[in-house]
Amino acid sequence: MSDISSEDLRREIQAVLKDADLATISAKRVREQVEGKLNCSLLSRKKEFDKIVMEVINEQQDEEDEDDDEGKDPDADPDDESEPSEEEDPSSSEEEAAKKKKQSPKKRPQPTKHKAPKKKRKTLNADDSGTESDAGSDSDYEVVKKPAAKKKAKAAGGTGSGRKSTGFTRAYNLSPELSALMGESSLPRHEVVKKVWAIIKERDLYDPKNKQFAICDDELMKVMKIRRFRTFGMLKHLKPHFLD
DNA sequence: AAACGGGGTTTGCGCGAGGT
DNA sequence: ACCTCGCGCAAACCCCGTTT
Repeated sequence: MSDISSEDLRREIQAVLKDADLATISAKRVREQVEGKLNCSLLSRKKEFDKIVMEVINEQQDEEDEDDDEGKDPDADPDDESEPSEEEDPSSSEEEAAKKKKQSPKKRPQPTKHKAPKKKRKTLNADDSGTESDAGSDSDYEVVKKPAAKKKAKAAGGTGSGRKSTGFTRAYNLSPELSALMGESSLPRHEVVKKVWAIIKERDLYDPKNKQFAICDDELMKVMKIRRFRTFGMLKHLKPHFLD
């Protein structure tokens, strides 16, 4: 069917999204527009298409966010949404480290370092399989497989008799700011998230332009240190308040 | 219209693979 | 054969978009 390359698709999508209102546009509409332009059906490549759309949107939103925060927030959140992996070690040339790593990966006791790569891997994987699609349906299959497995496990949930509870549910001591907000001095992470969600709802702190974002009131601002944040990623901002 | 899945973030554990 | 490293998956939160 469509002999259009992913790159061409991306280009078209970028063109469409460039003029579109991200708050109202949907992947479906984008697809329809691109289909109109290219005069062919992209239904069979829907997944791939959606993925590219999401990527392009994310790119654009990231740019917007950066502008936004820079503009509004003088002490703008250093890491913000844009770059999770800017943790470069300034002291050691990365090249060298990489080389060493390749040669003798063992003797480098820097456990904290894999955090970023780890995450990156994860996202890359998803992107990977989606964008690549070179291997054909095979890789596609894998992509589907993973979430499915995840869901399956999720559904099976606690039934797993031998399932250990990991660090997810353990209670953390909270920083003074956060404990003031929560009314508790120690809570598990998910409880904190739950309460923050409750606060957002209760005080109606949703960003009217995009409900995936919340705008902090003064109290919340003390904790989040940022005026507007993406609610899905709130843990990133809460992290410093978990003192262990 | 209702239901479902994806999305992002966190830390810790377990397993597999590779090197010595 | 043992040790170390790296990667993937686990639970929890809820909104939004897509599909049926």
